[in-house]
Amino acid sequence: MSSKKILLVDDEPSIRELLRVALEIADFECLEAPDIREAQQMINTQSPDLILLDWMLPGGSGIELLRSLKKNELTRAIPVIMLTAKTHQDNIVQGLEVGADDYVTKPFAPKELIARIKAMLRRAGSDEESTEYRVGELVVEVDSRRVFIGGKALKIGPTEYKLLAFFIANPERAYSRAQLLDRVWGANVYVEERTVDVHIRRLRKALDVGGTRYSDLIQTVRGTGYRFSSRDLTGV
Amino acid sequence: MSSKKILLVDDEPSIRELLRVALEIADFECLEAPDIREAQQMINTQSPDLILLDWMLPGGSGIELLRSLKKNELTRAIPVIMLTAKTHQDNIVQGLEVGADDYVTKPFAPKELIARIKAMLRRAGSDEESTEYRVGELVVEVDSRRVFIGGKALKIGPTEYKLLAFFIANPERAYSRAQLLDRVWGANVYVEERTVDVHIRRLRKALDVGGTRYSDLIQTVRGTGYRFSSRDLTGV
DNA sequence: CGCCGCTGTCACAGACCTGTCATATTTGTG
DNA sequence: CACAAATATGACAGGTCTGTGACAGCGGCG
Repeated sequence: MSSKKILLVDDEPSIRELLRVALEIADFECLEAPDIREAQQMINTQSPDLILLDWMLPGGSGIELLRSLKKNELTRAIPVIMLTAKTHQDNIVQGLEVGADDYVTKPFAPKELIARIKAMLRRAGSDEESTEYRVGELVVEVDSRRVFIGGKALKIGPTEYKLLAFFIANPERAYSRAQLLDRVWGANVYVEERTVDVHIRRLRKALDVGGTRYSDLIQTVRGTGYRFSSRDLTGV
Repeated sequence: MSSKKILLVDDEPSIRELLRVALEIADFECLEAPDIREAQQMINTQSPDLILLDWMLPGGSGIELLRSLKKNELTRAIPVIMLTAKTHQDNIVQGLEVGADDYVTKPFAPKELIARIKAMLRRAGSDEESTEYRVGELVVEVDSRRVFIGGKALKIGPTEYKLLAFFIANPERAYSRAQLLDRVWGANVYVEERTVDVHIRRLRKALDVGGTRYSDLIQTVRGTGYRFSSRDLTGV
């Protein structure tokens, strides 16, 4: 699960610090902005997945930012959680009216905030595609996260599944180990390149059930990396 | 679309009158209650599709009714729109926290209210059609909210029932814990993800009565979540 | 008020994965 | 054919993820 980007808009460095730590512990990527101008810029360039917006900001209250976000087609869908003092409940109502998706009153428990962020992201990111790839008897069902050969489900681990799913979606093309690490393992992972070999082997082994030779689909490209190809499925 | 039943809870006869007219023009069926007690009774006997709840009520503020509604399994799903005075915005926050789905401040335009009601119903009423699902001997009866295996009713808790009902209605597909929390527990719930595991276990246990192995329908998808599948029910 | 059924959390144990190494094999070259 | 480089394999120790049993809190109901 790739970590989500949270934009934190607050002018108090200490609060940002606190929140950043909490967010990072919860495995979110954290962007920060002390004022509206920088926030706007961050939003344009980084496209965060969710925004934590303090209500009391110098140089324009958060409501302005919120309003402009909700007015813009591109940014409207980004969930916004307001941070507000308990004593200014009017703001909450105002904020919700302008389009904030949720709010948290200060002081707040980091745990609660994290929970609400997760709940928010849960709702926002629930649109998925329904897909299924097939090569001969080999079927990769993305929805159910399963792989079949001849109707029989394969026993296959998470990494091997991701690897296969990537390959079958991007066939007939050689990928270097570095590219595979990047696209299958994800960015910012520090893993030995040779590890790819090992997972390739595991995937091949998984594809070799009962005489079928679907492991031949995974081809070694010497000096380069690997390739998934269904072209030469002739003389099996 | 058959006309929906709206329950109107307000102690002011004149306001009820006003609203009733507006609602009837919009082709809603209108139930009325002047206080909480009658409202509660109406809810039990008439099962309205939506509730308009005035905040200021004699004999108990609306928040009590709201809280008890949201606590009850049977009534939780009924959307509630609060009616509140502009000057008591604190109530709005409080109300939303307890579980109101929307609010309208007095004075309000009937037209706006109707629009919000429609929006609310649209969101709420998009589920539940089929009355019964079955997989082998396993039968989930949505109407009666019961589960049978081989004609014998299962003892199963509310959460486990909802979980099973969701799964059987959305089979052959892997769901993350977050997605399950969202679709089974509801959007505004902040619960640990691992709690899903515990309820999965309880559901599995409930499905294992007298030698049957229907718990196999609930499959673990390591690194992802869970899946309901009747596909590999071969060697049972 | 006390009993009971449900829930959400924990802590712990066990099952299952992963990333690396060291060691074979294979492939390409001169 | 011998050698060097690149890959395939088998084994492993350390982690991660899931399954479970236990438990305290909350309401509902006699």
